[in-house]
Amino acid sequence: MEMDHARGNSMRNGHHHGSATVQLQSEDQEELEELRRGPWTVEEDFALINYIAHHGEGRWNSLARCAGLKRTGKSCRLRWLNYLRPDVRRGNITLEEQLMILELHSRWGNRWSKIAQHLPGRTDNEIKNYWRTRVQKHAKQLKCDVDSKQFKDTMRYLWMPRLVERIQAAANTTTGASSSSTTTNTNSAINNMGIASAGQVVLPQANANGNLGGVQINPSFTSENSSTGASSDSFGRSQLSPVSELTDCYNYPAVNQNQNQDYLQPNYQQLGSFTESLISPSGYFNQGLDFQPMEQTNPWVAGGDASDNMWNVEDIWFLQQQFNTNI
DNA sequence: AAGGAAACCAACCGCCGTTCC
DNA sequence: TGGAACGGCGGTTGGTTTCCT
Repeated sequence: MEMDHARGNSMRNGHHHGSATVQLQSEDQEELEELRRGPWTVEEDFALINYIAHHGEGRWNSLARCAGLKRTGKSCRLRWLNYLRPDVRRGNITLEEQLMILELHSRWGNRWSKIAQHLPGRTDNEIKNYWRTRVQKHAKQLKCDVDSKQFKDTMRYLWMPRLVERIQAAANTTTGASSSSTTTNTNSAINNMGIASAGQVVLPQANANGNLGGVQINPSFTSENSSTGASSDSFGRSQLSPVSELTDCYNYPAVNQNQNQDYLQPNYQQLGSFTESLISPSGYFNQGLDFQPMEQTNPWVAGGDASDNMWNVEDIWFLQQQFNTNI
């Protein structure tokens, strides 16, 4: 556990620490304060949870001191917000959440915190990591910049409609052919977002307030929506899932208890302007691009791991041709 | 089976706006 | 009122895990 995790400027500036603690001189040099760095221990987690449970959140620097944590206030805040608070949601990003992220990112760019506000239980850090590892990976595969118009168009007119198809397929698979409430709600929401199926665009059904119905979807039908239980952290020690075990076994005050309801029902109201932007772009992908034949053998729709199979070989080849001719 | 590459993600950083004293 | 402290944000790092050859 006592590993060197000094990074960033400390590393760049040549500072090196042989352990997870760092010696900092106080302003008046009367005492040296040891500050821990690196991964949090279970004991530290409990100390932080325990303190906040009794005293609430406050000024993080003083909180860290009062809780007996040899951590910076920033570190405590980050740990709490990203992992320990009871309403943080763990587990894979669901298809609906992926769709939400893509849409909101297309609207706001790297405003991770703002995007996270629309994904209850998800942290900006998690969304940021998702974007970097999943989305940027595909831009890399296509040999184009993630900020390029081509890639953005690809997301909007290929990736996102396919996500919708998979959402619908998953809903249908889970619920059977019957028109269960989940299926109905999902399709309604998707239609209200302006996506009928891959490659198709439907008109929005905005209400008088300009919202698109505000239909809520229960994403829990996807197999990916699994909450992680006990697992190993990246340093080999057994790690308690901050939510499923660590926080569950702790007797929290009533605060936040009812928020679990929220993140089971992402609200797509905010996607009101999604539809108009789905109107055909400059025509990159309308040139004889017929989704249907592809879908028949596309595991992306058939139910594999959506997050890693956004494109099949044909897609990538086709898109690369498009990029080469448009660059 | 082993080694390398890629992916994942927790935790750090600096910057900057806000709040406090 | 101005400097210090704090909080929030986006960017980055690097250790571990998983995948691929």
